[in-house]
Order: sequence, then C-alpha cells, then structure tokens
Amino acid sequence: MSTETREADVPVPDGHGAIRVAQVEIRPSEGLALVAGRAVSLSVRELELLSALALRSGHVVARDELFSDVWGGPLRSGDRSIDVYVHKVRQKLEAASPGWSFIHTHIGFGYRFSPEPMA
Amino acid sequence: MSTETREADVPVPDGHGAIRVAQVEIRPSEGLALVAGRAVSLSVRELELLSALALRSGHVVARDELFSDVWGGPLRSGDRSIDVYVHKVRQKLEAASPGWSFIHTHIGFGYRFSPEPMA
DNA sequence: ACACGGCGTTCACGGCCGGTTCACCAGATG
DNA sequence: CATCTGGTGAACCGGCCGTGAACGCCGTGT
Repeated sequence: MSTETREADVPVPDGHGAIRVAQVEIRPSEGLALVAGRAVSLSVRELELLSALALRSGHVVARDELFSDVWGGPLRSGDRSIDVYVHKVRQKLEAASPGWSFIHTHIGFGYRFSPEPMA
Repeated sequence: MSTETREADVPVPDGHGAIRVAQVEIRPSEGLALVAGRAVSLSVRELELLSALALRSGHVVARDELFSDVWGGPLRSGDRSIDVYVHKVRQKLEAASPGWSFIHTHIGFGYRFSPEPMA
C-alpha cells in the first residue's frame, strides 16, 4: 500500500490518535501540538479547532461545518467565536514556526489548513 | 527519508534503574536527582512524582493517571495533593537550574515533563 | 516521656487562564 | 459609495491552579 502524496500534505493517522501534517503533529488526547519540534500549548477549544481543520488538510472547511464540529451546534448568526479562535491558533502556530502560514481564509466559504511559506 | 518525530528528549533507562532526560538524572534507589550536575534531594513522594512524569517525557500525563501512578488510587475530586507536589518539585528543580522550566501545565489535561529554557 | 523536625495532607486566598462577547477597523463585494 | 465579511484588541466572568501556611503523624535524639 503506497501512501503516495498527491496533495501537498495529507493528514496521517499514526495509530495513537495523533494527526501529522508536514511539520505539524497534533495529539488530541494529550491536549498538545508540536510545530517544527516545538511544543505549542493549546486550550481545549483551540486544539479541537486545529484538529477539525487539520483532518481536512488542503480542503476548505465551511464556517458552519467547522462550528458544528467544534462547538457541536448550529452556528448562530452574529457569533464570532470562530474568528477569534482562528486568530488565536494562527498566532500560536506562527509564533512556533515564523515565516509560515497555516490557516488560510476563503471569504464567504470558510478556512483551509495548509502549511505554506509566507508570501 | 524517515519521517521520524523529533521528540525533544526521551527518557533513557541505563540498566541501574536511573532515568536520564537531558540535563536531568533521576536515581530512585538513592532518593536523589541530579540536575545540571547539582544534587537535588527529594522526598519519596516528590521522587515518585518526578519519575512518573520523566518516564513519559514530552507527553502530557493526565492528572488522574498521575495520581494513580504515584498515590495508587483514584483521584478524589477536590484533592490538591498533585498541585502541591508539582509545586515542590518545580521549586527544587528550578533552584538547581535557574532559567529552565521542567514541568509544564496543560490546563484541563495534566502535566508534561520537558526541560526547556524559560520564555 | 518529651521536644523536635521532616514529611504528607488539607485549607484558604488570590491570580491567571480560557471561553464568550463586544466594539472598532480593514479589506472585499457589488 | 453602501454593504458585508473577517481581523484584532479588549472587557468580562467563572473556574482551574499556584502558593503559603496550618495541621497531624511519625521517627529520632536527649
């Protein structure tokens, strides 16, 4: 079985429930993420958000889909929680791996996780 | 190219029951730990706690798991023994190696042992 | 027997963190 | 230009944890 790479990066389940994409490793069961070898401490929500995005690495995840994945309910209009948390996670990831961007905005659609060097 | 995970430090059993992680060496049989060459004397509980954490260096150990490892029973709600002992061990380790932090808190999860320079 | 000191536990107070919401701004849209 | 969507800093509150101190237990020395 050759896990060939047709997408730039594909999430890799490693048998311990961890998610690996490029230089990012996420261990949901431990509340821990590793970026470029550095431990990034994330809160529960932050980690759930990152996991939801990373599991669909390379694909755009709609805002309402993302919300129901992480918060477990329908997205009420006016709720900005997603924006705030995307911002928090971006900050921490980019702090751990300067010069790289991880979460990309697709206006009107949602967000896409994909580690890329900054423009 | 082996995509191995770069774990900062891995505990090393050395055949004498001692545990080594980076600049820390733990000798359970002697009730003694060496940090950056300095001897740190620890009580029985303190040493068991440190060992339990160091054996899983780099991984987050859940509070209840930690408690059952060291105290040998289920963690009763309201019991703060863990917090107190983490504090004691932190004090001693950081006193022996200023500018370094060893035990990291992951709120809602537990603690992670990993020698890192202070932020 | 008594005093002392180390150890483990428990208590109480306060600080800091995490989750939510609000307010304001910038860029995109039409 | 008028409007909408998302970026970002900050206030607010409740809960988790850090931390100093008191308490009781037990072994030791006098």
